[in-house]
Amino acid sequence: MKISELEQRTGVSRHTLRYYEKQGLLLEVSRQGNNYRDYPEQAVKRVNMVRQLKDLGFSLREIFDVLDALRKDTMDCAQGAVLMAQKRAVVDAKIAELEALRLLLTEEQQQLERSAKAQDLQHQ
Amino acid sequence: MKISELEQRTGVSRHTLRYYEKQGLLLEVSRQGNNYRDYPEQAVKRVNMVRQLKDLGFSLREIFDVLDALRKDTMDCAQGAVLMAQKRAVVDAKIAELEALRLLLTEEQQQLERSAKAQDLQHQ
DNA sequence: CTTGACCTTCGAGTTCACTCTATACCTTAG
DNA sequence: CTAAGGTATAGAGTGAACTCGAAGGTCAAG
Repeated sequence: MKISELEQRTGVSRHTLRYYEKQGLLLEVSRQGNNYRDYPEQAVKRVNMVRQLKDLGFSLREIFDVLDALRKDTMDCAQGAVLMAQKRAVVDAKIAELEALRLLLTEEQQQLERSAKAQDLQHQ
Repeated sequence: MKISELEQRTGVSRHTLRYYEKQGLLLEVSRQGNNYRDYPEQAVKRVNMVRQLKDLGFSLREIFDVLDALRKDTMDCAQGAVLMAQKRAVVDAKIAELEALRLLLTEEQQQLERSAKAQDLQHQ
């Protein structure tokens, strides 16, 4: 798959794809005879995973660490498991934080709705 | 409360606090006779909320919009409630995404642990 | 009345994650 | 053969969010 197709299928610009590659996030890229990049099918998934982790607040460096651990799964399993557990802890903490915030936002919202109603009544 | 106390209690540097103020995220700041900032108790909560929202991936501009809506609660409650509901939807989506990711990471981790054990056995 | 620890503003510098531009090579349709 | 359009690299530019430092005002202790 050429870069434009990967761009199309992931919604990530070719500039950004090359940038990710430079940052070590996309290593499984071979070249055709003409030096064009040739991505395997798997690259779509990989790019999507990078995007997902990024949206969750991980830096590209942290994502690199995760992918690096996953890639070396035949070599350094115990270490990989530890890293994975650490990431999971971070994710767990984020979930807890988000749930607290959701509560807070719900409260604020209810308060605003009550105020809105009170105002409506005044106007009548 | 002076800036150093707020810095202490929120873990946000004085530089960043002043920066947030410039961005309109900390409007309830009065001045003492000597021109020192004098924060109300409430500022701690406000700063923490900014941080929390930021960690969840909101830009400072978006956070400004939320706080702006909250501040105008006597004026524009219905709109504020809508905004709040929108933010809550985003938060809900993030929670779902995180939970999916947690599952994925758990699976990866278990696989790695199994591999590690298999390797250990081979070595014996 | 000086010393040290605060505080002020302003503006420059940094890091991250892109985003774009320039220059040049490759490929395919007409 | 040429023109359009895809691809390559290198490097500059951008915007967000800090982060720092200089130059100077304030204050309480000794």
